[in-house]
Amino acid sequence: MHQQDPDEIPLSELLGNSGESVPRVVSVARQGGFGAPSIQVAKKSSSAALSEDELPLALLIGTERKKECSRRKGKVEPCRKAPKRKCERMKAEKHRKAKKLQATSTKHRAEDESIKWCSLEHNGVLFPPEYEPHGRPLLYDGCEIALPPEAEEVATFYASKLGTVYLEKETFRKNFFDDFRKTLPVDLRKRIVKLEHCDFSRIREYLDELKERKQSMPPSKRKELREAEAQRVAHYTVAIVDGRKEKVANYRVEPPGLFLGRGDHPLMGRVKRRIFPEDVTLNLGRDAPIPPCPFKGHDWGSIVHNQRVTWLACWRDPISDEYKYVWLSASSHFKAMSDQEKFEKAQQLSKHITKIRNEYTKGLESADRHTQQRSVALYLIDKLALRVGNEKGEDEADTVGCCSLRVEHITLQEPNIVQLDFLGKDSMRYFNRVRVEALVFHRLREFLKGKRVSDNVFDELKVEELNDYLKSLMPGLSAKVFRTYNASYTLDKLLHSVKTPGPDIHSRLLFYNEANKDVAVLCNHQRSLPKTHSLMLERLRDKLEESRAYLEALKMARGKAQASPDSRAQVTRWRRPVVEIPEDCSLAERKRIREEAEKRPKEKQVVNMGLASITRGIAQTQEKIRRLEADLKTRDSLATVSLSTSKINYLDPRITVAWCKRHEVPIERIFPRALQEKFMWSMGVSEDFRFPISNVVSNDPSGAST
DNA sequence: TGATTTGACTCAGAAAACTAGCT
DNA sequence: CAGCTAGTTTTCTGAGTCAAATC
Repeated sequence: MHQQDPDEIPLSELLGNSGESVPRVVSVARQGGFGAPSIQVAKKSSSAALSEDELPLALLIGTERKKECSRRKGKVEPCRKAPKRKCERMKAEKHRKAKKLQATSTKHRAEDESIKWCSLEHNGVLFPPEYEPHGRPLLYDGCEIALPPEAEEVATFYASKLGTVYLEKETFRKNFFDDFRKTLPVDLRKRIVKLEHCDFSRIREYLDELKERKQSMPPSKRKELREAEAQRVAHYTVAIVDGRKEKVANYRVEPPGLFLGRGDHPLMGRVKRRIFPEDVTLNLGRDAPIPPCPFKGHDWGSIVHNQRVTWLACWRDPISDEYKYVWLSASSHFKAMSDQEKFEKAQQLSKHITKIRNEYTKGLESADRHTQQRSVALYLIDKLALRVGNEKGEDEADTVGCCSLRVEHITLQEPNIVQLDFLGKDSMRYFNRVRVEALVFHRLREFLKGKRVSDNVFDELKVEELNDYLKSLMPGLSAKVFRTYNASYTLDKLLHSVKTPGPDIHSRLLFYNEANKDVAVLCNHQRSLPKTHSLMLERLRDKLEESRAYLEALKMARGKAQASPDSRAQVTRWRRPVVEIPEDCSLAERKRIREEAEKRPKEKQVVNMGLASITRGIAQTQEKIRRLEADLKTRDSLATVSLSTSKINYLDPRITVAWCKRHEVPIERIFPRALQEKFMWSMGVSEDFRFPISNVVSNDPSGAST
């Protein structure tokens, strides 16, 4: 579908929260009749108008009849406000792509278009509550300005971001202010022209008050509210698929707000408008009752019965204009099946991997530039677990993957070291220096020759071509299978590298996490440093220091005690003085006092101890020191690594389950409840399970980094 | 294009760590 | 002085969220 130029959107539509200004479906025609599927073709609001060939596939599949009825009604509305350039560009693009799709991927589609369910029942989606105006003014040049509800809501979105890094970004502020002004009535729009003159602090105060009120709520009251909320939403949390009761993952419609985005996103700060029932398409069984629309005077955008997909509802994201879907949870049958297929495919790859590696190694020698590029790209994908790197649009952050690498991202260092430095998915930095095959190095040097920094390294390679090629090597193979394969292969190998991974559960878990960490590093799964990380490390070091000093003092005292007639001796210990915190001060105040206290000098304490106590103290302190040292080490090395992503997406759970069985580690120590449910299908695996290992010895991805 | 998977970040609540008071 | 308990604070975990990839 087209994306409207924001300037073309009437402001009432941009926001559309309060009832009056929303364009809505006037009536919903229910066709049907004798044995016919009941199909609704809703009249769309202008912003959602679809010409027939723009209808989502979902609306067209297997429904000759539907075409008929929409034609009969002649209700295909043209775009009321034809959004120019963008609309046309996107249409042309779509035609091109649609043709291509038809030509190239019939097989893929045939597989994709299998029937996924026979009966499907659910209760629709849960909308966020209506906006409730608070009446706090905006200050403009110091003057109070009462905003109408739509504008107030947007101003409040902004106020909630005060003090975050978003506001330091020019793009964010500009996008916000442009959209904000569109919500203002004409007179105010004339007056409010500079963001720098806007003061949102009164609104912020209101938000802080709300927060404070919420936080000071007694736990009992909190619990009560939580339970009431659970009851309110219970209706939406389950669906019935082919008679099975399944959990719905994201039954909540995304609330309006400011679009944040990741990295340097050109649309950050834009207002993400509210979604209404008219925007939403529900997918239901033909016999399933249609859930009543929760808003009076509104109705669902459309109802479809598409058995070839697994989503329950969809709408278009107002920012990207892409579809958002409501899915079943990860523990559902659908998801479990595709998860199993995914790991099945990865195991398949291990049977072909030798052949494939030989293939692309041979390809490096080819005289054909295209084959060379394809081979080098595949080498990097396989060896470094890079993502394939599709093309990106102008309205997205500038991030890259393998095929979209530019000259500026690669530095070559004789004789054979390649340095990669680029922003990947989610604008996460990928930085790695690796030793590569001589020929790969040579080819890369050729690819870079004579190009500008902003040129593509793989200028003669398209992602589709690479994937088509992979399909020819093994059915269903695509670039991401290499990530799954290499991640699982690595974990399996590491977990089998040691017979007895530790005397107790604690050390075995440490061992597992270490292996998990290697995979996470391979996949470049990062997390941001927790705010207090350095402070925490400092405290740990301080404690370590203190314990070491205490140990020395104890040892010295032991000698003295042994020599003394009464077997006693003085032990000196340095500690920070205990602070008194007044009972009736606020949380913030307490925190401040605590922080103050940490700066105070340590005080000397002298205790008279018996020999037995001293000896015990020594053992305890030594143990404590060991613990602190280990802690310090793991925390530091795990600080910026995220283990969960690979656990959830890349590691065949059977590897973990088998390891747990072999080493008597309860599975819940590694898989939290949700993951246990997601991976239920893997729990029965035998303890001898191996993730198939290829007979190729070279190219071990876990050893790729230098 | 549309469907589906992957990914980092947030925040609430749980768990761990710490402290004071008592025996 | 050690050990226990209860209360408090700090840290960690993980479920939820929604953006951003793939194919």
